[in-house]
Amino acid sequence: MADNLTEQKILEAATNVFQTKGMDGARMQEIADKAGINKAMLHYYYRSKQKLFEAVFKTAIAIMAPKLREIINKEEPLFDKIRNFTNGYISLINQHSYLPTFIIQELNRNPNILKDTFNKEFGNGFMKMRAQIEQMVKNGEIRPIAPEQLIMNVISMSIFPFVAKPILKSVLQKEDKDYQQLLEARKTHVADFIINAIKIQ
Amino acid sequence: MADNLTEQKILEAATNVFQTKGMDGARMQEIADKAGINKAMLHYYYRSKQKLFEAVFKTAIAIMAPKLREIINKEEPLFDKIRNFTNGYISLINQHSYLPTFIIQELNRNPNILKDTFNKEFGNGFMKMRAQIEQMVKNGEIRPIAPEQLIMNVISMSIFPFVAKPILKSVLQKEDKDYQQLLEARKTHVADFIINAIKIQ
DNA sequence: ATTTTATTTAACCATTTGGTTAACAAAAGT
DNA sequence: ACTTTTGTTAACCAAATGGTTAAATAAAAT
Repeated sequence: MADNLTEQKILEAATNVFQTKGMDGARMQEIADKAGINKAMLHYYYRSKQKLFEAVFKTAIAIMAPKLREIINKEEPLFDKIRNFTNGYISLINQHSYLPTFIIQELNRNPNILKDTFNKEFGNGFMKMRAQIEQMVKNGEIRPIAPEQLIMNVISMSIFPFVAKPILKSVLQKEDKDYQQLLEARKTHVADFIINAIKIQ
Repeated sequence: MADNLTEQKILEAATNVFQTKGMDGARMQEIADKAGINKAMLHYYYRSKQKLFEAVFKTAIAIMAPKLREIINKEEPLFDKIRNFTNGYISLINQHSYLPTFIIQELNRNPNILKDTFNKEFGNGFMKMRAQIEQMVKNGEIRPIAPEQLIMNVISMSIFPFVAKPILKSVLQKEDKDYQQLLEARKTHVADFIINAIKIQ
């Protein structure tokens, strides 16, 4: 029964267009063209641009959030956690390179979309991870550091190079291929860097 | 002679609207309303939305670029350079909190706008800074590190927390005021963190 | 086979949007 | 005083855009 092939093609095309152009820059006609169908079909399956956008956005979150939750929640030594995060997340983003910019852009456009979702998704895991870091500081296992700052550092160094690719490529004078190699190397570099920063010698 | 008060009001309003909504989300009518003038004046002074946008974008770059150039070019010890960058840049962005997201968003929309400008602006300074880092590694003054990765780390940790504010606020469960304090603390935290990561004990 | 339901299309519609115009007002030259 | 230039406005326009509709076609159900 045609197994919703059209609906699927629409979502693919919409993902492509929304992620590269954002909600405001996206055009329903372009999505229809890319899906190879009539514009009316978009509304038949998704009712409105807003609804279609939400479907795309939810999918985007569904790709990015689980890995973050998994790593943040897993019971394991902090250094392993850091290595798993940088390696896992940089790999993930490499496969979906438009996602971080898209999510950040849309979240800045409307900061409320996910407030509650995020709080519930990560609130708990974050608390545990904060306790873990505080405990290690107290035990003298790592240098004194505010858990929030450490977490910010991990996330920033993992994600920013994707978001600011055009700027960093210019500042560092790299072509696409070289920049790609730098990103690849970051899977381990970032973790090493962080661990060097916090470990007691 | 009326000293272009209107033109000035237009640019202010345009800056406000473009920086919060981006090129695609901005509306000429909203800019006119915010400037308290007739929409036709926008075209009288700036000819088109594109031209007005370019004026705003150039101003944005003019705010962000000089400090980066100054720091990157100044002849001083690496650790001072790092401290000056994180402190100076985080302060600067705090006064223009919409700028990084705006610039990144628009640069991703059209990566070519600044390619050459950036190359010429920073190419030279980057080369020198790279040499400086390589020399220190060779002399055993800091741990081995690829200069590109170090520079990426500095920039990422300084700027990303502004760009991803909505996400990080949720992940870290902070309200605006607390988040603002975290950012403030980063002026010194980021530099300390980096220096700990690379200095030989 | 026939009725009903789901899918698809082309044409259409109302609104929004960037941009223009013609007329008017205020300064500036002369 | 008057002519020209500059600044400003309201009304207007064409194109683009999200969304609708009515009719046609295909698939399922009876």
